[in-house]
Amino acid sequence: MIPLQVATGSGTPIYRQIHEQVVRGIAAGNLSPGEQMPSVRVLAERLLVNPNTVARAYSDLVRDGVLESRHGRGVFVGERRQVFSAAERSRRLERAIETFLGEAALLNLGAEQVREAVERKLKGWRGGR
Amino acid sequence: MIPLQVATGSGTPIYRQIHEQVVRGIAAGNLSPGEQMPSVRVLAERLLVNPNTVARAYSDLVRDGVLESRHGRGVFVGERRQVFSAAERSRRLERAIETFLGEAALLNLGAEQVREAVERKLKGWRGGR
Amino acid sequence: MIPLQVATGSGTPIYRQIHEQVVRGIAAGNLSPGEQMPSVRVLAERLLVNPNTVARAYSDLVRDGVLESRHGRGVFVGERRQVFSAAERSRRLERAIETFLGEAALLNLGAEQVREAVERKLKGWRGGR
Amino acid sequence: MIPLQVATGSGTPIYRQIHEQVVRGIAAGNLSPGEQMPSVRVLAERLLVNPNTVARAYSDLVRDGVLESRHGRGVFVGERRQVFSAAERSRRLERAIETFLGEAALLNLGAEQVREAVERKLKGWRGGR
DNA sequence: GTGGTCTAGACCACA
DNA sequence: GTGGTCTAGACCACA
Repeated sequence: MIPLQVATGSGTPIYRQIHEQVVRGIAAGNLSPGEQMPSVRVLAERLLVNPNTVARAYSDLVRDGVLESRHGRGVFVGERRQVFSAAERSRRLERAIETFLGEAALLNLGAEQVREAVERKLKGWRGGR
Repeated sequence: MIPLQVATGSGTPIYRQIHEQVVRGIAAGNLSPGEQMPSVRVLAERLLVNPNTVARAYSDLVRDGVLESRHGRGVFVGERRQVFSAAERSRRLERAIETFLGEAALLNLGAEQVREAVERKLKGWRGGR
Repeated sequence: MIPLQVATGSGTPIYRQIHEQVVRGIAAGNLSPGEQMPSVRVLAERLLVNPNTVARAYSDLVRDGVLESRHGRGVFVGERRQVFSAAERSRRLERAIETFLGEAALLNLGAEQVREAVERKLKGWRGGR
Repeated sequence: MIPLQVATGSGTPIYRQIHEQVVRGIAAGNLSPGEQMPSVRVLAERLLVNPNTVARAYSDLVRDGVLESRHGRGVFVGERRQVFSAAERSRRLERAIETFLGEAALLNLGAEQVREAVERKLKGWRGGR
């Protein structure tokens, strides 16, 4: 079980906020493989968003190998699985770091401050879902 | 003067690429406070992009206090100053790290791999202006 | 340029028909890397389907590394790229073959007939886009 | 009598797994023409699935001429006969191959790899009934 | 003009 | 009841 929440008008699309939170929920150990997710309709009601938006997030998560959908039964947390090739992973990682460091530069941070901030967040981090 | 360039199809919107490069140009000393920026039209031609796109970047930079617009005269590099409040800075940093680590989790990366990748990128990185 | 067409009520969702035809169009050499795709609205009109449906197909193709979207400019055929891990590829291939052979069994075909039919289709096949 | 089993979460709908296994059971001689099938309720209990699901599979099998329903008596294995017309068979085969090769193209596989994979699966394959 | 997101609402497929 | 697809239509982001 995971306390999902969504901020409308935050710039990040709602369906991606859901996506991100599910991934992080798993990384943090709040969601375990095999666990059932709230149904599309239930989550939509809870978050006060349109069911289509939740369905979109779920369907993306299924494509990314994070969730599994069993028609008529529900959506479940999947087993860990390596979906992307090494090349694709490094490509996406590069892009993510660049975006991150771009923001850090904008915030006027130095390398040492970036290190510290990352280190702080990495404590308790269970990546490699 | 700064040799701006733009990569179409890089995923990052062009107006934000311009934004970032101006910020970094100032940090690197290639652009000095008080210096005049090329006009929207000139820069658009040089970069082979739509003038609207340059205008958007400039207007964001003015809003962020990085550039200053003097009516009828042109756009100039502003005096260095801290743009964001401390609270705002830490809020944005948090969000940036979380987005970044979310992608890392999706890619099944462990903490050590994240550290290494960040470290690699930080070498030679010119942080905040 | 590729003569896409869509059969409503064929059992296969429209957005996946589009997806499949684009992939095959590339495999067949009718679509080349860098080439611009018809815009979402134009294709929707041509196929007499809702723009959302085309957008869904395009967005899936982008996620699969087949197309690239440049905001405000259009959608383009991407460079070949290995998106999925070896494990994921064999997983998906297994599933695809099983589905295929299941249908063949239903049609009362023997192994030799399957071989012949596949062989016939493989002539002129430029897989490995 | 046939040892049916069902894999939830395999992607293939349960009612079609049942459908396929009955067809294969007849092909393999584990089910003989005239033989009585377990009732919907009994089979549903044995497979731990919803009775609706079994009913759906049976009704499709009856429609395809594989099973015969005798009111008040039960469901029986039909006499072997060719269900699909030649045209229908070749149409369905075409579509099945195209779907299969479409996935192979997406996975960047060449003709040789496709051949090998099909060959591997064909070993020990029991084709049409 | 081009793509992206979201909603409301209908209808289907599956269990 | 659960997920999946599609439409109509609005509005935003980007060039």
